[in-house]
Amino acid sequence: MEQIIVDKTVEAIQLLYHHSIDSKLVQLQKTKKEFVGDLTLVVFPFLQISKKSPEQTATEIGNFLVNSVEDVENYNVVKGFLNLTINSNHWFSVLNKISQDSNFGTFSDSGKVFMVEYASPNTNKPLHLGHLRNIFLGYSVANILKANGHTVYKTQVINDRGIHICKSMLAWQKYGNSETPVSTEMKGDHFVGKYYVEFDKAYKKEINELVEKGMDKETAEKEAPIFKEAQIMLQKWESGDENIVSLWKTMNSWVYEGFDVTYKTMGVDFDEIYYESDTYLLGKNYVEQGLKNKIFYQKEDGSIWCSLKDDKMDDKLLLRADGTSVYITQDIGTAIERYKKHPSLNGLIYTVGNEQNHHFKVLFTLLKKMGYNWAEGCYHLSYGMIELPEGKMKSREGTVVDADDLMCSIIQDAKTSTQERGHVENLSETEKENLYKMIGLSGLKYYLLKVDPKKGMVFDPKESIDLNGNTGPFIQYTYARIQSLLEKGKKLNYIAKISTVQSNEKEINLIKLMNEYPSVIKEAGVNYSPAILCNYIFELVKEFNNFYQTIEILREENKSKLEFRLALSENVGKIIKSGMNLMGIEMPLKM
RNA sequence: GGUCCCGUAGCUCAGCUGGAUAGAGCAACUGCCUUCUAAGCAGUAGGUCACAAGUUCGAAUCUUGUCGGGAUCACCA
Repeated sequence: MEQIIVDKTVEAIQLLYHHSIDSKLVQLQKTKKEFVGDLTLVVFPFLQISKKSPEQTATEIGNFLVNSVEDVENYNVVKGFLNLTINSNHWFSVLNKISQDSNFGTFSDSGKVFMVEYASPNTNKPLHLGHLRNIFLGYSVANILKANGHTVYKTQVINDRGIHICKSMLAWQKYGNSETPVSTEMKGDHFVGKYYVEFDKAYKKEINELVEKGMDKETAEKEAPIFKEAQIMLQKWESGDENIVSLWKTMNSWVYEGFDVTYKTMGVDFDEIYYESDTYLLGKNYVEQGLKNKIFYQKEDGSIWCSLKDDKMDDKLLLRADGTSVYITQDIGTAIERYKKHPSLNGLIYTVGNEQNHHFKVLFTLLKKMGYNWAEGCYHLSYGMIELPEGKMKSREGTVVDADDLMCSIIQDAKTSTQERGHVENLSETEKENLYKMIGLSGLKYYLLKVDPKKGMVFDPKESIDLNGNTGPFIQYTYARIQSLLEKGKKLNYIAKISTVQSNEKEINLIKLMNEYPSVIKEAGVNYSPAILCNYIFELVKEFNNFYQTIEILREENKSKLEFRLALSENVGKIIKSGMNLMGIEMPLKM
């Protein structure tokens, strides 16, 4: 429809003012609520061509469109705005098309392939609130890309080696008394995290003791015996020491068991998992190759660098003087590895916090310098940090909001408020538990996804997440109402059916909104932004609630109207569910 | 200091490829359940869109500068 009007407007300008214009000049937008009409054409850009007043130009174009486009029924002019009214038959046929398309909103195979990396946990402690935002965001973006017709590989990188895990290992060796997650009845990741904290306590104590003996703090941090021990452990791990490797495997396996539980509660999954222990040596060869090709340079001490002067950044170290790699060396290696494994990849998306903006800018620049054209397709999906009211989360100060605890408490909140309302008494216990989980998680996920990813956000753990207003449960509630309507309709032997009926404005508004769904999916995909989808669904749901509360549906006397409204509701429900599912949020039949 | 991001109602956020009188939610206040689920709906109140210039018929939106907040520029990961 929009395209037809744009084309016809170009034609109108040609005929009326003998001027051919680019269709990009034609600005067609939704008519604002306070004016009459469906679509609005902004005529200001044509004034120079028409050499007439805005009103007159708009009137002339309006006349032309009404006469030449069948579904343009009427128009009115306000200043330079030409408001067009579209025939309601057109909207009926739109609804009809939506109702017949079981995958409405999703696009057919684009032939493009993307990889989305959306988790990169360390194995020395449990997941926290920051991980939740990261993972929900990446998971949702992966789904949105799929809906856009792309093939998507979801992947995570596990930072399973390094000094951090050695710290946990060492503390466990020293103070663990051979206890295990089973013997202590602790979740594995929390268990290992406990020893990370133990290490830190002991480490701090040693530092203080050294400082008291007169050592300056910086030296003390390097000289503390337990720290040195951890470093020795890391060296042993790197040389393949059997005992250390075996301990490492055991402790990591505890962590993975814990992560699996958390991921399951979160409702996310991965197609591929990369372990840093497998990949941390990759990249060295490529750097050495780059040195030969004179893309990089070597300093006198033997360290290898890349000059980024042309890109207005400081030079970047790629290999230390002793030949060991730094973080970015690994990232170069893994990126190349991924493209080798999936040569058809069109894009590689890293869902990582904005504190690493610079890192990824450097990484992509390096890859381009090394001649990998696919680096153009690499994208850093950067998201803002979550802060507490008192500032950043600090693991050392114990202010980190734990992912498991948070999910547990919001599910508990959902349980309390669901029970207060008492709509679900006749569900079984399992169904109820499921429902509480569904509601609680929708509150959390929606809360984290509705904000533009790149913006930071403040989270107050003392205030429970709201379940009214612009929230996941509000949307679920609307969905449940629709399902209840449909079920009652069925019992009364009505079927959802679209026919040409006398329609009202609210019904047409709903169809217009539904019609936008595919373009919203597209926009959310292009911008990697579930927030765009959230806003759209919220708008749709608000519009539906307004309709629901003011228009009679099952009480309508005219059967065709009643069945039309059922069909309308059913399709609104379909879109709500589809959109929310893309964000990993499930919809209940009752709540 | 260099680079990047952000600043919209008391709070949390939309709107930003320039378009009509800047919108939601929360909190506050007023109505609405003998009628399809009140986790709802309708309404009232709340704004120098950080500030200042510039471009334009038109700026919250684009440019520049100022102020305020954050991130980063590690032989940490």
